[in-house]
Amino acid sequence: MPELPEVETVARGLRRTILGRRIVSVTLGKTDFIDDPVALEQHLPGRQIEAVDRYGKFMLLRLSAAGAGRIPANGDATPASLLVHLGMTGQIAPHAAAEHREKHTHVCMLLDDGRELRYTDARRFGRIAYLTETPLAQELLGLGADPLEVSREEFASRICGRRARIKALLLDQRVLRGVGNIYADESLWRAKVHPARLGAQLSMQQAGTLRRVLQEILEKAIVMRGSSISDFLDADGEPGDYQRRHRAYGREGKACHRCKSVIRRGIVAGRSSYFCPKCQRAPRGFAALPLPKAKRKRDH
DNA sequence: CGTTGAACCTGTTTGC
DNA sequence: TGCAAACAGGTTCAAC
Repeated sequence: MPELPEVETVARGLRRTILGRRIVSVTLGKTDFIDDPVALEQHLPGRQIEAVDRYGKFMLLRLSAAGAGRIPANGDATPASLLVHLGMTGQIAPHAAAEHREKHTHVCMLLDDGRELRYTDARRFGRIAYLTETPLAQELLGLGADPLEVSREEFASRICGRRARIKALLLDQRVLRGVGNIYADESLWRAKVHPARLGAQLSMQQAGTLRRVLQEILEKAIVMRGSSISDFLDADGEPGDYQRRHRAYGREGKACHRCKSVIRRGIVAGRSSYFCPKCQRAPRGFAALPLPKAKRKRDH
């Protein structure tokens, strides 16, 4: 599910619903996506969720120092965070304790109001880690600029000097934090830049446009609560609406909204990439995939 | 500094 | 209809 707008949507939902709650106990299922499962069982109970932050595609549940009146037996006297990455299929939301536990629910945190904060992830590409301040800072240090905040100058400097393909740069979390396959393709379509162009091939003008449309798209997508392609639901179980605005992503074989050419697909940076062959001129030698035989299905 | 392909998993869609 | 292959919004790592 989750790129910046979807993660922001989930974070806002959690802010509304679980802020200030204290974690009573933790139950784990499969743990191969958790850095240190024992640390969760050991350090979460008794702590209060004081804030929910988003950093790129990561969510940070900020935890109080260990509960009032407790003896900090194990380093819990210091604040810490639960780092959550949703991977491809992760979902996190509060549920009534009596509610049936969805298949693939691997972390269950009982809250002090009787509800359970549950993390569900069929593919387990997500990640959960309990981190104190120093390791957390270390973790976040590797991430690039916030695409919503980055200045025109910094954006250009991170893109224009590079010989990697622009699509690879947009997806690289060390360059920009939070952009994934959907919003990369959408912003490139809007900026009329082919995904296989090299960063260094972009003019300052194009880089400026790309930054601007990326910000507009991400902001609009947040307002619309993200894109629900197959199963993304926010913390209230509501799907997002931004998929109806997609102009490139997932539209192979359909008409470009600007020029009516047929949207094509190719592999760039190892990912399916959708583009208009006319609006987004390909670099020499780039081969789009042949169009699959006409499929049914409505425009989306 | 780059790219590609495979790997990590499970579920759903597509193709013959 | 049915089964196998392809594909999925993410990240990482080895090999070149």
